[in-house]
Amino acid sequence: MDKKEKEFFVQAVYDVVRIIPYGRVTSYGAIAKAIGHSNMSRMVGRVMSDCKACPENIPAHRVVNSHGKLSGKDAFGCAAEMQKLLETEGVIVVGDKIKKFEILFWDPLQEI
DNA sequence: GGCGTGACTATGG
DNA sequence: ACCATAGCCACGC
Repeated sequence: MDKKEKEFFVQAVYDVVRIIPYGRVTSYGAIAKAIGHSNMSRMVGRVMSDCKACPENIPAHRVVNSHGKLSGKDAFGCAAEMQKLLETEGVIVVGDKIKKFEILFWDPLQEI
């Protein structure tokens, strides 16, 4: 069991999420791919839910699935919290989905 | 080690 | 646009 590998993965996820620009969003799969694990999209989601203590420096609300849907909003304590945070940043959300997702999408690979 | 579950993704009807 | 399938991997029982 390589705990270090697991920790490295987790830290890599945090590092990427932390550099997501204000008012922009990305997907679990994009993050997974950016850190060299294109098939670990589910793990990225797991990492986010595990970070319950979600420090403010980790804007997990800017991470949605490939369809621009807020699949993890229920993990923010209050279901409306995630959407609220996004709208505060100017991101329009309707029916749990982000409007202009293709425009607001931010690809980590472009920064790395 | 099997089995179900999940903040996932891609594809096809 | 919605639902079903299949592939994916880690975690808990």
